[in-house]
Amino acid sequence: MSQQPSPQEALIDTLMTTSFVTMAIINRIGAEHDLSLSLIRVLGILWDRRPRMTELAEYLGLEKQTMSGLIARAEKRGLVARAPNEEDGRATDVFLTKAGAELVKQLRAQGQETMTPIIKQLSASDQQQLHELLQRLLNAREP
Amino acid sequence: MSQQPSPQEALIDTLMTTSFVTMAIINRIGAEHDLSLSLIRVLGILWDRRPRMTELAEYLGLEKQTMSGLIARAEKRGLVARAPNEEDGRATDVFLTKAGAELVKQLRAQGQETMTPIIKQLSASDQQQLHELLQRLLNAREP
DNA sequence: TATTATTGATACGTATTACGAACCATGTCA
DNA sequence: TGACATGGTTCGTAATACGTATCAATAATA
Repeated sequence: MSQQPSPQEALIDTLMTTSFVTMAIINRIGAEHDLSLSLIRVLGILWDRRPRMTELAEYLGLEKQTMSGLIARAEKRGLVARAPNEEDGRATDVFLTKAGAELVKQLRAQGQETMTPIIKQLSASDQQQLHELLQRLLNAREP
Repeated sequence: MSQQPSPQEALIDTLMTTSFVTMAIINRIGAEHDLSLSLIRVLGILWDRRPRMTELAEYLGLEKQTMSGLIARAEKRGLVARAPNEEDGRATDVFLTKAGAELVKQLRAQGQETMTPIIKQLSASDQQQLHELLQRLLNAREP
């Protein structure tokens, strides 16, 4: 876009392009199961957590009303369930049902299947290198 | 998720997590300008291209009716414009208006601004390395 | 050439996603 | 106890996305 992007600018452009491509893949897999990106994120989070509604909304950067609808529809489909929180009578815990957990496993397997041929283009040591660099980026993000 | 994910699986997980984080950033910046992720992608594509409606839809993996609505709303906001294609009387070309191009510039600047502190966590040579690895991934994608 | 088929785009109806505003129930604190 | 804060849901509205249907222009074929 600029006539002479700096190496830093070029890296950020590439990161964004990579993300758009990756999200397109995730989106396509989700669409096969009638899942939006938001719902996929929700299911992913619920894999090893049992948050309350507001925590979930904050984590995804959504309003709690949005989460209400999202969870209500997912519950109707039998993917998640709600239960009153033990400690706080106002709060509602959300968690995966067995069917939901099965679906998450399947989604992950499909994602792996789709992405594997792409990352196979890199040697094992390059993969290792890339993994480490990305991991460092992710860790840097939060203080 | 698995007890012992292979290095390949770990890399794919990390790539997906990175993408979700990046998309969250892009989404937030877009929201400040009332832009959906889809519309951001459209504007990005139009930066250096003048496709017809169907090309645009195929590129984004959307149906053409979806593109009609998306472009109609963007046109009403003065970001893009439509013109009949010279060669094919049925086709409609889409392109950025000046205001649209300005917006794309601004979005890119904001993205750079937000991402810079994150990638600054890596040394210049690590950034260079990461850029090259991601670029190779992207190039591998299409035959 | 006339007819049929295909292509490019739009219009309509519907479901999902997302938000703001308003609303209850439960907790907290002065 | 009363005032306020917190956690969730409901309601209304806009954008996004799709399937179906439709219309105009082009291409293909008899």
